[in-house]
Amino acid sequence: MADLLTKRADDYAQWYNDLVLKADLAEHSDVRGCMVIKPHGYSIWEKMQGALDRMFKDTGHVNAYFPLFIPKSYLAKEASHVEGFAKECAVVTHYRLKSDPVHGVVVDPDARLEEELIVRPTSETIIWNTYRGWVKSYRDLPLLINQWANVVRWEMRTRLFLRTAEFLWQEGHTAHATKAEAIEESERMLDVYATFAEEWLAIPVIKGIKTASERFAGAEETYCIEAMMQDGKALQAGTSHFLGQNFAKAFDVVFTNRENKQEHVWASSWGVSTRLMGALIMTHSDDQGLVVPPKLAPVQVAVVPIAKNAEQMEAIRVYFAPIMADLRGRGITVKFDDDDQKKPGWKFAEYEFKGYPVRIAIGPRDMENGTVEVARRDTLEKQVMQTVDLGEKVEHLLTAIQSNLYQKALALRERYTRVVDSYDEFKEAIEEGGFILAHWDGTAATEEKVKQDTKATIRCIPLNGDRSPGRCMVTGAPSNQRVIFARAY
RNA sequence: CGGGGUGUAGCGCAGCCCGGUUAGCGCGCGUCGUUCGGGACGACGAGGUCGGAGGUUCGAAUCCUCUCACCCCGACCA
Repeated sequence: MADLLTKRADDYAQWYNDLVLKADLAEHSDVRGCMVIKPHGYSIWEKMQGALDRMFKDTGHVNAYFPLFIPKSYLAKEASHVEGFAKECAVVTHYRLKSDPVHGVVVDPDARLEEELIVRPTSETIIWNTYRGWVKSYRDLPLLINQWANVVRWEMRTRLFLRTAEFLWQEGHTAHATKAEAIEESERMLDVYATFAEEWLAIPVIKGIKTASERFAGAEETYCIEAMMQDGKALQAGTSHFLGQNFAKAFDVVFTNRENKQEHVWASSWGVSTRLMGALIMTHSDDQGLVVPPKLAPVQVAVVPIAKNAEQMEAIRVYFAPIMADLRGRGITVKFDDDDQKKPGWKFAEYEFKGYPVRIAIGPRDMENGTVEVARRDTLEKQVMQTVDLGEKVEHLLTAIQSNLYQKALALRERYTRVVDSYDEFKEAIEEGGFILAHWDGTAATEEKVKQDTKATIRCIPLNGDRSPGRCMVTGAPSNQRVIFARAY
């Protein structure tokens, strides 16, 4: 059993691809680079959305929705922004088809758009163009808006969840009266992401600032949370940007301040995407299949009755009914799998593969003994438990699994984080993967040289890192603090 | 956009080099029966434009030309 899946040690990338497909999370569509997110995968995404949305609301944000299409001219209004996205935009040029005897339908050449439309790669431009009409006075600020949407970036090479041409995300776009407030907002949302990653995804993250070369096109400062996958590679799990007045200036968004003076507003934007699904999968899953933290599991407890016939099935249902009610009363999601077409062994393997956090098996022996068999997905341990107080025990078990997954991920990150001081040492260390803390002279040239030499990039300048100064490992020039180098997704 | 690879049943593959008549195998699927505490077994059965278009040939999954799609590795990117 379980040779359905490539082993992580044999081929990590292949393991990931196999897992996404075989655990029914997503599949490739007929459209190149675009995926179909299947119910099991989408259900996890919905849980993420739910938790994040509550956190956004709790920090004063509201949701809205802006158009999928952006007039081409808008994109051009902010110079570095257009430069950042121009190479990967899908463009709508026509608005009509006509039937054709040979090809079925063809684009109607008479239906060319006056101004071509860009399928949004991100929505700053259309949103700031709209905000112009909404902001007149400091009394209209701050504007704290989020949208859940799809965006399109025409990527050369795609991977399910990690990089697809179309993906789902949320993008927050806020407007503020002062620079300090906008920066505070960027930092607040970075904290929200970090909390979400650690408490829900059970992924430890490092909060940091991107270097100029990794910065969002159009931002003054880009903040990020960086996570480490099981193969030691880094994955950016969320970003938050302080946009300064760049978009306000480009779209002429001004307000009257308390001194009755006209001023451009200050902005932030922040987002996380379905890429988090990739992060979740690569952080916790194993050679037996998917592992999902209880807080995000579509169903937390799978109950497998072991029955020879319909009467036994019914007896088990009755036996388990009060426990089921207790579990549900505690807010635990439970599936009682009474499908008589599948054997128990098949179900065990299936629930394991799909990452159900807890599985409870009940057979005739259990009914005699007043027990059930409880298996936890994270450690694959099984134990027989008395049904007395089972609801409470399962509740604790789910909490324990959530916390164990986080601790395991944290332990892995710590094991693969190293401090180096010389470039030779660095080159050796980077081959083994993981995060490398090293001094950097702050120049793009050095960063680029390291990238050319080793394929590693600066993932971030950590916000909470060791601030002791030193000398750049490459040039020997003075450095304020160590930064994180890694190979990244 | 460069390099490599793959397209044959829902999925995974064999057959192709060396052309030959009803195109196979495993899994899955359907019916029936026996099973049911870690992916059960038997019997019977359904399911195919061999990616597409041209060509060579008496005859093409197989040979030739063109083409499309996808996957993997690089460059680019969340």
